[in-house]
Amino acid sequence: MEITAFDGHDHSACVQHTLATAEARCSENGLRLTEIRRKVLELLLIEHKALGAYDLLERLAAEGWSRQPPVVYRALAFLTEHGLAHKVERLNAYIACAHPDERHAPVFLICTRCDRVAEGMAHLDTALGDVAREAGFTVERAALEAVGICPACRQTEDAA
Amino acid sequence: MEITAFDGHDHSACVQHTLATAEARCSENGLRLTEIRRKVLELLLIEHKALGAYDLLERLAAEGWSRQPPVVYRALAFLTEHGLAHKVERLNAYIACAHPDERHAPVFLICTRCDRVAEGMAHLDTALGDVAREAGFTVERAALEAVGICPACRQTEDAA
DNA sequence: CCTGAAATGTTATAGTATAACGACTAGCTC
DNA sequence: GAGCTAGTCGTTATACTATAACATTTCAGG
Repeated sequence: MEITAFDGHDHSACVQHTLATAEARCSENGLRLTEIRRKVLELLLIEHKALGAYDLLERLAAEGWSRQPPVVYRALAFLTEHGLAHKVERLNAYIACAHPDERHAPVFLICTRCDRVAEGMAHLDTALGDVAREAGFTVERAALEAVGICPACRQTEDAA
Repeated sequence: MEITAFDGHDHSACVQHTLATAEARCSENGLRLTEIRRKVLELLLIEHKALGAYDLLERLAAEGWSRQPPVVYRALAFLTEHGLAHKVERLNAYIACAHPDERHAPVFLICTRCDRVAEGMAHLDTALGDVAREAGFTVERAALEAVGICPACRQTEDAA
């Protein structure tokens, strides 16, 4: 698995590629990636970090959309329902899915210094399987959120 | 590990025992389990499920406390900081810690039918270790939240 | 075209959480 | 025990997050 959020990488290509993938996925599955949904996904991809709903709303308003909350919440509902974005519960914020091609339970590494978020994929069957099985619980979806310090911030801190 | 939330068990004894443990822990560590903090913990233990902050506030008000949000949020901050309770991010709700004696990363099994929540402990070093190590990320705290169906609700559903 | 389902625009409101500040209290030191 | 200090509590106000509800428009399929 690649985790690119804390690395430098060719970002504009990464945005374009993911948007293209999302479009392909939607048309395959009869989903409509409407203008605003696409725009919200693009904003999330460009920022490459978790954004609050009202942050997104500001950016949409700056490009001529209405500033009403449902505008952005509906787009986010679509994107999260279809695995194109995730909500980072801990931050009340939303982030483009970094691995939209694969069914996975997201793992978020949330840096408390710079607020950047990296998304990995966990083998939750392993981590969760025993607990859930013992409880007789049927898991539908799961997410793991870890807070800590990303490599860049750690370096800065160690140097100080 | 025991997961009791979905089982019947001797609840009043479980409440008393956990409260006693919490008191011991606090006095060992020079923490002040004040009246309101103790009361909030007791309410969480008695309900044995995740409660919203404003639910708790209602119950406190019913027993004579002020109905101002900071009253309950401050108690919850204390309890969560010291490992006596957790926030279930997915529900914006709070629950007494089921394993206050052991350092652990909580695993919540959240039933979408009955809203009950069971807390287990995961070996997150295993689940998270590879992901975090690969990213160079230093984990401070982590929690896993899984939504699905608890055994009781599953039975009801299968029968139908 | 027509139609039904989905998506959008808009108003209003519900639900969750914290900032800020003054008053009080507990525990410490002298 | 007087005074100091850090922590706690009471209160007001406000910020932040999210959804209900309903009218209108758009779109794909018949």
